Amino acid sequence: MWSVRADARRNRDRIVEIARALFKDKGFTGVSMDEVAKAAGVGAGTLYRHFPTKEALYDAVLEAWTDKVKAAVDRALGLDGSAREKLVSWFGDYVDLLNGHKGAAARITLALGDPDSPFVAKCTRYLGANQRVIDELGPALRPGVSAMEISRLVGAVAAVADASALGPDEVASMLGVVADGLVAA
Amino acid sequence: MWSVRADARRNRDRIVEIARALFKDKGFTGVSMDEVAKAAGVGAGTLYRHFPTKEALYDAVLEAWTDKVKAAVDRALGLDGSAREKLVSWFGDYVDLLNGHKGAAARITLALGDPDSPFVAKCTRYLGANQRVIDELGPALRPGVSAMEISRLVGAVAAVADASALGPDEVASMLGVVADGLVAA
DNA sequence: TGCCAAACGGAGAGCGTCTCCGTATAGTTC
DNA sequence: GAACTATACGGAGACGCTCTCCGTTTGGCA
Repeated sequence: MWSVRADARRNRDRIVEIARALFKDKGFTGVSMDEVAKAAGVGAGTLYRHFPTKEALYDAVLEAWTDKVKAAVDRALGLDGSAREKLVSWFGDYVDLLNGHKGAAARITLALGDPDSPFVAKCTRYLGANQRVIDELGPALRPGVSAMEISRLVGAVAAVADASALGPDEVASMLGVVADGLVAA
Repeated sequence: MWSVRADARRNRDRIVEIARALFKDKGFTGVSMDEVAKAAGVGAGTLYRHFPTKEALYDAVLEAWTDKVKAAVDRALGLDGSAREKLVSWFGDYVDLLNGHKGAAARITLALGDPDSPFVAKCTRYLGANQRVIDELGPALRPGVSAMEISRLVGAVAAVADASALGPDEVASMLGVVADGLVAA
């Protein structure tokens, strides 16, 4: 036997699909693994066979997210406008992408320096996106700024916005402060 | 007797003292209530009689903190220097004040908009401190900025710095970005 | 000294993540 | 199509957490 058994593949797919809906609805901490298992019609053992931890499951749920991050940074960098406008657009998109996934922003941001986190792939993608921003906007940005620093700053804003359920205006204003700070000489 | 029974008072004091040491050492999530109870030599019921939730206990542990916040903002505003320098000094002190209390920054920052949080007193004090900054530095700051916004931005940086165990240089750099953004026209 | 409200201790309820292991089955082999 | 085996399944339950309930003890006053 060579590939994965058919029932296993079917179960895995269904678990991810169901879990995505539940997490989106209630947030990471608002959903229990038992709940996911029951909703997906599998036993706890099966769930944990596919995803060794709850965070690993969440990582799978956020799979599509990485592509969207790439698209957002592409779009922002392609805009006609100042460096500040590009930053604000990209940051805003990033926060929006995590909107509706309660708890995701904090988890990804806190995983930024941790090579053992289940979210490494997401972190790498996110850091890479900000590195591209630095590469393209370089001279317009504060000298010496790093992708890690930008990622942490914007991630921190996203996490607070998420946890405190801030409105778009409040988020935009905070991102404006960060963007201004990043383009300041 | 009029007020609290002597044994109750004694127990309360000992619990807070022991809990402070434990939380400082292992962080909020790293200490269980059972552990606090055992270390303080009381039963779980006694512990919960004095502090109805774990967060209420944490609030009591961070009691002295509020005075230090006030002192820090006083000191920073009294400095000779630019608005930016005053901001950086105050923000740095704020982050330092939460240093060593793993988990405190995130909890206080996320409680900023929540009137039911056990940390309301701390939030009020912190917001008040940033309001004083706005009152004194007013014209030098970005127009329309609010104490809530500053509190959230700096709190977000503090939370990430705490959770990712960032070094002083990394924190200073991030706070510099925020300060620049806040003084930008 | 006796009384009783106040405070105490700790068993255990309830909920969470995650593990273990006996059972069922997909897919191969003859 | 029947037998066989590696793979996957289900769910009881271990373990740890916050917090509650209630029978027992005790501080402080009459």
